[in-house]
Amino acid sequence: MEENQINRPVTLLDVAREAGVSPSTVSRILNGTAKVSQDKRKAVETAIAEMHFEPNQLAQNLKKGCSMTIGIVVQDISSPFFAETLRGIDDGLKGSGYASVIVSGHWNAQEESDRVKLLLARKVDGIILLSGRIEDSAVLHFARQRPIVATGRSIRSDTAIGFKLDNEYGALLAVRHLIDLGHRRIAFVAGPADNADSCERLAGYKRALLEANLEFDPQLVVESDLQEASGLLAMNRLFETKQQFSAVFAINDQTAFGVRLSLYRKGIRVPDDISLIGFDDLPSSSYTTPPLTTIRQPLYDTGLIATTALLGLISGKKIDVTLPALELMVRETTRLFR
Amino acid sequence: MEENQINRPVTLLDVAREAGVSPSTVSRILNGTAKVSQDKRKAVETAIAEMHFEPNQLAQNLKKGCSMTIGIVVQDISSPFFAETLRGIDDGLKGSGYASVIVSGHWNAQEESDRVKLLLARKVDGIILLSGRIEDSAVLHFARQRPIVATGRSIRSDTAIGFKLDNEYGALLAVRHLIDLGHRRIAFVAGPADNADSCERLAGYKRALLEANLEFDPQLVVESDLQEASGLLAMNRLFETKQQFSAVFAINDQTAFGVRLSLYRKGIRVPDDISLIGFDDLPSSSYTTPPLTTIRQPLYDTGLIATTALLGLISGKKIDVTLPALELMVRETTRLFR
DNA sequence: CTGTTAGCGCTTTCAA
DNA sequence: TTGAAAGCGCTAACAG
Repeated sequence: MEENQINRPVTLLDVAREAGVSPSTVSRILNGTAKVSQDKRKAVETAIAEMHFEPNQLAQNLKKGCSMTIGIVVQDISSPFFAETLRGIDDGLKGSGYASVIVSGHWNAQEESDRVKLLLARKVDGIILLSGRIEDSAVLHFARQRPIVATGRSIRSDTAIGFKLDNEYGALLAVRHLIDLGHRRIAFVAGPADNADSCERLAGYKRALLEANLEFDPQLVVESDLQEASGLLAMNRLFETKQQFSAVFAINDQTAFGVRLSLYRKGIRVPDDISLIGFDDLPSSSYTTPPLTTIRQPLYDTGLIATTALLGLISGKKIDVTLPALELMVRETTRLFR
Repeated sequence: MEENQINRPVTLLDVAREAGVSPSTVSRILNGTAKVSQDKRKAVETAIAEMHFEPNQLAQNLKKGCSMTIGIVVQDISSPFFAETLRGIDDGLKGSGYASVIVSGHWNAQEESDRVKLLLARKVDGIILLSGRIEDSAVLHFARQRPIVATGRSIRSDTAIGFKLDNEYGALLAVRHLIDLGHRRIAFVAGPADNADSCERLAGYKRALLEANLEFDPQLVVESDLQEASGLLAMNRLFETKQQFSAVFAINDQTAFGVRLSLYRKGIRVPDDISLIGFDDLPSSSYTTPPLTTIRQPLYDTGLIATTALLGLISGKKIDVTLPALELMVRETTRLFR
């Protein structure tokens, strides 16, 4: 009965002809750009409905010079860490008319930079860069073409906003909590040495130790790659060194899950024998056994706020961003020493 | 020093002028459409490099009538279930020149349909529909505008491919495993009654019971909404009914995590007191304590295969899809009864 | 091998 | 209030 779409798509010109008006009139009605008389309006609206006309966004975009699309660069599309932030972005975009194209940098500076260029070539109207390894200067450079909001960096220009959480403070909170519980020998499962977050959290770990007049023992620090598997392996390595410790601070929740499994495999109870604390507060961290004590990062809010900021930047507003603070979530993997 | 981009973007025409050739020549070099003499090629390439020219994709798209973009409809952008599939899609798209815009239907037929229309208006070249609630007929209808590959449905037309996993068989595998271990009273934490996957898995559960001459007891079936929280609640409700059972089959892994926590809270050991099996095999399921026995769904492969199929459809090929089969992953949450 | 010439479908002056 | 006309930046016949 309908379905002219199956052939040549209906264009604005078709509608104009059908309604007996000029293309400009149809356009005006579509965009509410100018007043149009009642009868013409009616005729056009009828034609649009009958012909199932949908304006071709590609053409609109070319003409208007914007694509109503923003680019998102994540590092790992399947990571729960980014997933929460993406949800925030998704909500932030709701009702804005913008769609998002998500690309993945895979924690590789070169790939990341290529992806950004790709987004730029697609004429996205703005970019959200979640973490990543490219230099701040490169971000600033790209931002001269399109506004960029970045997480995990402190940059600022007319067209770029970066914000980062206070990793050192978060780590301080975590380790302080352990110390308050009476732990003295606290292991730290760190991230890669070249990871900025990891370095800052290590600094927080050290600061907490210092505060409590505890000595920093590099033997208690092992490295992981932020994934479960490597958390498990790191923990195993630590055990091989025969170090004594009563608590573990893991660089992030996923690593903590790996640590947890390593402990389980060895028959070590959590928190009875060893206390464990993570960092991030992933949605699943409330459902581990036992539920994980951790430092809550406002993942969702980060996405939401980044989006608001970017939309602001795009419309040329002056933007201020403030993020909710990091927060200690005491659950059930930590307890008093002894 | 450079940065003419900051002003008006460089166009193909600028390059042509700079290189002293016609725009078509530049276009030909860009697209490799025809042979171009060495000297002109060199001149153009130099100009492109010097001027930092990037072709405007919007214009290319309008001209070519395709957007080099595919649309992905997920139901929940932050769900680990979709995340794995998205990773498969991402890999499937690698090197194809296509980018993807991801939208979320939130398990709501209306919203889903709106999102599809939005993608269509954006002239995506194809759509991947992951699960969802819109009618098959609606999918087929949309597929007349653009090719669609859908998961969780059995549809097929010239421009639409749907494939679904054998949920009943998967559930059969799960429950048979439990029965083989000697369990006789097996609880089933189902999904919403209107969820097709859930109904099919219930059928598999019943079939396994029947095979073993075990009676189906509706009292042993409780409902959840596929999330951790509701798995926990469902389990709590089941305990209130004082039913006896030695094993639980959860509709999916996330629900199983909730069940696991409920059990932990009650001091019930897994698998010593009660065996637990899930469905999906999320990446995190290998890292729960103990690691979850479950039915492995080829999540990543689903994404990869769907993408290959869609790309095939777009290029007008005849496509056949075969998915890896469901598989029982015996880990550590199930053991012999008693 | 290369340039000229029309557009892709829409928006937006500019005049009327 | 409305229409004619001129593009947005690129590609693809069609000649030459």
